[in-house]
Amino acid sequence: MTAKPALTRNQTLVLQTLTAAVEPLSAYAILDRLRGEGFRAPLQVYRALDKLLETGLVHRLDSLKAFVACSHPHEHGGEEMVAFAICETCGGVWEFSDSKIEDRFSAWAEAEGFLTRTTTLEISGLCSLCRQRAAAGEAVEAGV
Amino acid sequence: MTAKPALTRNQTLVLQTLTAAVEPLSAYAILDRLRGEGFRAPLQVYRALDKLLETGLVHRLDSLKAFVACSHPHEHGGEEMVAFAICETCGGVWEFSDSKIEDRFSAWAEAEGFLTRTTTLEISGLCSLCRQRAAAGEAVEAGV
DNA sequence: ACTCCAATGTTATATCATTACATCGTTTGC
DNA sequence: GCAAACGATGTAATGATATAACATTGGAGT
Ligand SMILES: [Zn+2]
Ligand SMILES: [Zn+2]
Ligand SMILES: [Zn+2]
Ligand SMILES: [Zn+2]
Repeated sequence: MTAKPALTRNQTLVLQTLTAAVEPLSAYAILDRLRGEGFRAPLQVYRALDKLLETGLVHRLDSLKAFVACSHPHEHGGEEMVAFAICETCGGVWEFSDSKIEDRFSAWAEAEGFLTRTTTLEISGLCSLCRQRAAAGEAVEAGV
Repeated sequence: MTAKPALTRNQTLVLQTLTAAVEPLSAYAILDRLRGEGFRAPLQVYRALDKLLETGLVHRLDSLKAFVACSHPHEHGGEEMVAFAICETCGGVWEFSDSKIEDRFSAWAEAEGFLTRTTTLEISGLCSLCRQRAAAGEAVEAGV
């Protein structure tokens, strides 16, 4: 059985910090938010993140060099691909999993004999809300 | 018209270095290979890379913090999504563009009202050749 | 109590990227 | 021609991200 071991104090604090944040946080941003809890060095954060990344409770957004708490940790203990949409204006992140996207990559990998271990799927742009706000802003500037 | 301006000396050197390399190179690795050409500071590399990334002649692999020359620069002056498969053993990179993958992301974006600006699509694992070699190696270790 | 092992604490260092400012050469307007 | 404007370049310093190395602590198992 060996149910997944409970999180340690440091891991819990880091996960809480990420869960509470609305936007992705860098390791050093996490560190700053945990100084009150006694955190003093980057390694305390990175070590906790290592475990959290291993168990899938946290994801790293390579394009941002930042970390987010998983939106649905219960779901993908498995192996399915996860993708992220990142709003450049508000910093919001939407995590989604699309089996059809995975199928396409699998098809490519199959054809090439490539064995996939990890994937980085991130799209950056403007979320629906920021898009609307941007359009409204332009309209104002244009004197409409 | 304004045909795209010719590359400057620094840009040319950086692009040549990336093209000659078999694996992705970090900015500092590029710098080291160009010291003989008079390069002395990271900024010389980063500035050249900025332009090369803009024009699509070079890509950054976020998951590696490294850069590669584009495999088919003529093709995507346009806007289509590009994906990369990265072998963790030999460092090889395969650049491919799959309209079906793009269609899936577009479908998601359409549904959410998300406006895509840039994408990061990278899969890491073992290429066909390294996979075979790994299998052979295991066989040897097992005494077969 | 003793050993083992994982987590933690601490310092230093490695790696990646940008800011700030000076210089040089070309183009543009006069 | 000349000067302003601009882009590319050179150089130094700094910021931001991540890891190495080593000491210490605190159970779990014997
Ligand atoms: Zn997740
Ligand atoms: Zn937004
Ligand atoms: Zn390309
Ligand atoms: Zn390989």
